[in-house]
Amino acid sequence: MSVAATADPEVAGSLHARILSDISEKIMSGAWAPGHRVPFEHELTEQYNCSRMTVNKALSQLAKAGLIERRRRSGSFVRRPRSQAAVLEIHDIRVEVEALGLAYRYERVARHRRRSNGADLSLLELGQAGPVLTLECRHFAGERPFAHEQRLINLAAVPEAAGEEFLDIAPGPWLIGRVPWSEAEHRIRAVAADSRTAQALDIELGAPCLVVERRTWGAERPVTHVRFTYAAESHTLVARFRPSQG
Amino acid sequence: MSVAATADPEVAGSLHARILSDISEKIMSGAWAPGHRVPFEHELTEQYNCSRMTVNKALSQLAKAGLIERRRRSGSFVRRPRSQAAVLEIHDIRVEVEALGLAYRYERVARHRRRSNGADLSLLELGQAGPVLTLECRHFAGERPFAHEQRLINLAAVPEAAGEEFLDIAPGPWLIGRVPWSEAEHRIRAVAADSRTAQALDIELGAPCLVVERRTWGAERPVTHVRFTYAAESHTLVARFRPSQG
DNA sequence: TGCCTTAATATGTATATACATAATAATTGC
DNA sequence: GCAATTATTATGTATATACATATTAAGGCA
Repeated sequence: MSVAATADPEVAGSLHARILSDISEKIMSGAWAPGHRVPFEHELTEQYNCSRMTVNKALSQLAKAGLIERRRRSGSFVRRPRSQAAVLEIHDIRVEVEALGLAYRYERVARHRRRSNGADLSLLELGQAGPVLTLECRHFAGERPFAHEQRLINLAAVPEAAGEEFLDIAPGPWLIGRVPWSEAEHRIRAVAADSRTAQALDIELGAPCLVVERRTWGAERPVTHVRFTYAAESHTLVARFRPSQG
Repeated sequence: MSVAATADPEVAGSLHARILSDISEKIMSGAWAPGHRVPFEHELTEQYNCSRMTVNKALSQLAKAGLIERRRRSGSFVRRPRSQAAVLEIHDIRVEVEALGLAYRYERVARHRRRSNGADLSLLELGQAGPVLTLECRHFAGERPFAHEQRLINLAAVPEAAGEEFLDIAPGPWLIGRVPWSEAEHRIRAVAADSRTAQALDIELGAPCLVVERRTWGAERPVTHVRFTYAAESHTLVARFRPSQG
């Protein structure tokens, strides 16, 4: 979550929010360099004329956000940032397309229900074989293909998917409606379009493409593996780093 | 920050941490779907046999982490996840190369100090012209070029860079030592290698490459713009989504 | 001067209490 | 039955107090 104070009517002006904001501003502006000792809690209670618990609340939040580190008896110190962690927002493809001011269209290319094989087990990180659904889809921006989707759904985790044709709804939003709080790992790389991809995206064989592979876990088991392929010129991912994130 | 309880000796077993962990587990497992009302604070005080402030502390953290939303008089409700926000960790290239079990080597290709032009103003989002430093570098993994770096440093923000040759130290780690808490925006896409890139990375003209462009801000002004280009087969970015992040 | 013991201190966690406030529910009057 | 008013209630924020505990500083002694 963001620690930076915003014009949020809910917390604007509350004392602990002011303390939190003042201190994070000093850190992020460089006024307090890594290693600098933040004033002791009792010093801050005098400075802000408040209780120790109010100061403690603000400092605890800064610690959780990763800006400071707290050491008993020693005090609180500005941290050196860990590896920069940029937040990459993953949107439903429809949202991405419509943000470009284009009309979105979805097309199911193929759908097969079968038993998982060795490659599937590897993609989904499954321990044992079971029923899976494979889907191949295209997402259009205006008249142009925008993304090629190749997906594997673990039917043990989402049995309902067996009864869904995915003719009119893309699997991504359908799944997020059923497994809303899931974990995911994304792998992002560049590839040269193979013949299948070239045909699906209407680009030249060997053209550069951006590939985002995502594996998703629901309640302790894998739900889906999906590979999105975008033509190089049609997609840029944006990730932002704000140092207040954990 | 992560809300999920870990085997952290610092907080393991503390009551508010247990409450936080229990509730986030129910949400992430799907036991409590979006829209579900979390028990009222007074109900949780009875359930955990503790004070309202302890419960409030845990619920406030869950709210800040984005898992629940709090409404006065109404209660707390499980939220539908916003767009999934995957955390993309950006490491120093040396760390990436060494994680591959390869030897890292850095080479400065070119360095120029000059006044910013129109393209620079655009890249750095500067309002007015000033002195800049341009750098072209290569990063090697073993004997192979791993990344091609083209950088622009705003000397108004980091005047010290004017006195640094960057012969033995890459600009990235040098800058993070001086502007530790900065904000950044990354743009990730696929491109076909142009002649400069092909030569720098020792790949074929037109080969697919992964490009990560990063613009960094220090204290309210831009610090640097950098474009890293990686050969397609040498680099995969990994981003992880854990729903406890804001 | 160095080591051991004791005292002091800053943070960690929790509870009790208080008041504020937004929102919901109940009551009253027409 | 509906609107206005009042009461109730759940969260928001803060303070006071207490005890726990890890770490640092001070003192004594050999």
